[in-house]
Amino acid sequence: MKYNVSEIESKWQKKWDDAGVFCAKDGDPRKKFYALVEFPYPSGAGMHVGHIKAYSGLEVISRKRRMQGYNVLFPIGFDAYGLPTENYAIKTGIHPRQVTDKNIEKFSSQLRRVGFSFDWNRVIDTTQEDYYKWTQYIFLKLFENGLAFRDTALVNYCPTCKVVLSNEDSQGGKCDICHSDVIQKSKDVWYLRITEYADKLLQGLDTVDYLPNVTQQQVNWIGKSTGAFVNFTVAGTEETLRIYTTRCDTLFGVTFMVIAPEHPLIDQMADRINNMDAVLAYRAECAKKTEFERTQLVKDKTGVCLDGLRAVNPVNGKEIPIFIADYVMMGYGTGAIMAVPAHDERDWAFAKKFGVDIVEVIKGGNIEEGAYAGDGEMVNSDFLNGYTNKKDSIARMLEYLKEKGIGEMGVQYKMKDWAFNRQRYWGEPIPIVHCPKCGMVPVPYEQLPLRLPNVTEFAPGEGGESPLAKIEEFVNCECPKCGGKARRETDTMPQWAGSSWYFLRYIDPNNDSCIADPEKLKYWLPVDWYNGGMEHVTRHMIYSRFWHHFLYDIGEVPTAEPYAKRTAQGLILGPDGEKMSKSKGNVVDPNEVVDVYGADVLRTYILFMGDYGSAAPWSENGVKGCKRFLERFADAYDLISGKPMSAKLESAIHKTVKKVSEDLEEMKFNTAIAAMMGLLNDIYAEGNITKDAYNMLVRLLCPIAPHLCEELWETMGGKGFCALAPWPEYDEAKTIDAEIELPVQINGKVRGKITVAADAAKEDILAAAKANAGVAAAIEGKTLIKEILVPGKLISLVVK
RNA sequence: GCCGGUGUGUCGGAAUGGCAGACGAGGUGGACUCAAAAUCCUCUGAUGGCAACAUCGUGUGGGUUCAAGUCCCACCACCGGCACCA
Repeated sequence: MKYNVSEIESKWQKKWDDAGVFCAKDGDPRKKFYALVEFPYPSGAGMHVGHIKAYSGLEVISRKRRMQGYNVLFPIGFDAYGLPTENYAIKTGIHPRQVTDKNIEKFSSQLRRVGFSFDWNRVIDTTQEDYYKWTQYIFLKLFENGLAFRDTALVNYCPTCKVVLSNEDSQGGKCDICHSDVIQKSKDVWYLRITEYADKLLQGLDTVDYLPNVTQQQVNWIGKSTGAFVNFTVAGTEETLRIYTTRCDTLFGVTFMVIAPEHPLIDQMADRINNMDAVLAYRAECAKKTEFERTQLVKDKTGVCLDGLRAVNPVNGKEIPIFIADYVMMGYGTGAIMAVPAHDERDWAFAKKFGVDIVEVIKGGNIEEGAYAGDGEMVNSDFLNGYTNKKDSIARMLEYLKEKGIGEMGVQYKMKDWAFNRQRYWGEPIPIVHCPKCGMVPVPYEQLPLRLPNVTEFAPGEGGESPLAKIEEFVNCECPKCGGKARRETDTMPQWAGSSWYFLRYIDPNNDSCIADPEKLKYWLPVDWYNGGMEHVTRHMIYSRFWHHFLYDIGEVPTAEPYAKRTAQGLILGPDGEKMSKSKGNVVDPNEVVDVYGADVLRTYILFMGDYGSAAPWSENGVKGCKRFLERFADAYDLISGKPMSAKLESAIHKTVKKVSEDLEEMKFNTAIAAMMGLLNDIYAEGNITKDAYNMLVRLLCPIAPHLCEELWETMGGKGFCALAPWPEYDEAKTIDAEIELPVQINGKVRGKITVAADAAKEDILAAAKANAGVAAAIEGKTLIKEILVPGKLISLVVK
């Protein structure tokens, strides 16, 4: 049967839409299934084949679930605040609102053309007032609970985009948006205290089913380390110098201390430091370096000794020198370390360069040649001497520190608090008022949303202030608390704010009185399966888990974790095997593929091109192969006859239903499609298929090529939509062949093949094997040592 | 440096310890055609052989096993994450 591909595709898209086939029903008694894909940023460039791949995985699973009788929520929306739209506005003068609306319209029509089974009644747009009202609401809750605060600190700043960036947004020392080098700048900024949730985010990972590398990346990013805080004193003063260490058992090997160039001790003790000029010069030198440079210059250690200051080692009372050096960071631990050159590479290199003593406290290495970081017997360590196990010696030292009141166990995280404001226009206004009398005052809840005012100038100010700062009517306001004159916060939230809770809004997108109805949240949460890109694992995924844990703690949501399961798709590379980019000219436009081949072919190819989780290059010929497959599949309709099929083909059909059903669950779409292709070859070889069997196959292929399957379903007289027809069931008994072919190995090499009944007795099989001509020749005149029969697999004979 | 992953034809890629290379692409030869495209059929890991067949073959070197792409040990290469993190 021949079909005009594009004709049937728009026809079925309209019918699905009209009938509301993909609308989720709140509170339905059927089992629920919430499938979530990362909603797109509606860029001007339009859809990318990567979007199609990202959505196709759960698209297939969602369609399968509907056929299995689930009440499926598979929503889509737009994460529309962000810099690209704003930069476009600065360049063209067109308002971001207009640009956003246009892009959303474009994306929507492109997504519909692919036939995704999204519930279009629940579309959200993070830039709409009725959405960002609740983003602001959550911010106020965070503020109320002390998790949103302002602080002056060194921040990552992108001089090109003129914005402060979070740690997550400046990975590798590069701005996430424009890729220029990020510099460190002291600025008064908003933070969200995500570090408060570090442990919950870590522990929560044990309760969810994430891809192992997703979990691993989050664990790395959170970077928990367990150690001890130890208080050293500055000789001749009451001043303590607190350090963090993971090896407090090496305290007797401490021969000097190092503090970060920014450490406050320097200013506190300025009058005691004799070489303050050199110290300040060094500090200025360090300030010039970007954090990236500072963390890259690993080889050569630099630093300055604080002349006039000495520290006292609390375990042995020895006086030791204090240095400042940029290999110690103010942002980790306490900004100060105890240096154990014998057992730490960096300390060793520093000690060698500055001629400081090296004292061995763990036997096993040669401390003249390098630091020894391995295990060994403790020496020169008073009460720790003789310990050989790191765990025991640390435990003993912790006990001692506690007893003497000079230190205690402590935990550190690499993750830092989330720098949460942007000096930009196109974002959610931060609902805070600065009152000269009352300080920072939250905008009352009933005044939300705090609307983003209309402006005509989108560029940030030269001083790095938001364009909102120029809007007098916006800035000048009354203090909600005292009624006096006050000024509004003019910074906006970062692009990650709206996406940190969007999956909650899908559940109840039009609710005007709360984030979402608690009953509905209870019904739909958690998200059963979330698929997205690996690039979001240490940003969006961490942020949204943090918000969700917080919302759980204040009773707004019924689960601690938002996502029960997380998978990730691999990239689609250009035909040249390189990452797609405009500059390389290797970008494939999904619209053109739909124009030429149709949506079903595009979907099938994207799922067939390789392992779903791995990167794979685009191949136009591969697309054609999938086109052939779908055409041949449709043509096979003409092979339907009243004649029964061979037992072999019938068995192959049941095996395929089984394999496809299983493979789809594991996102092994490529092998599922391959199995159907193989079966189709078998059907053509036989030249015959029954109507019932073909009907089963139409349903089996439906999640992948839904338009074609609806058309075939209709042609066959199927009731309703194929998309809601029952998922095909296989008969386990029919997946078992009556006769099987077994290879016979002699000393590990295949020498013959025999065909036996599947239920044949062991003796009969072995007899048949030995009777095989090839086998008989190979064992002629030799002694049989061993016979192995692996049922259903092979026969292995060992001869001498 | 630490942690994780991967390594298989010409290419994308398949293989609960059990016939390596499923499926697709590409190539080969043929059919149809004036011709091309499309479609259909044949062959397609390497080497030797007219052939049946034999030998070799999953990054390298060892090992376990009747049997190893798969398990173990050592190494090499590439990819990803973290990183002067104390």
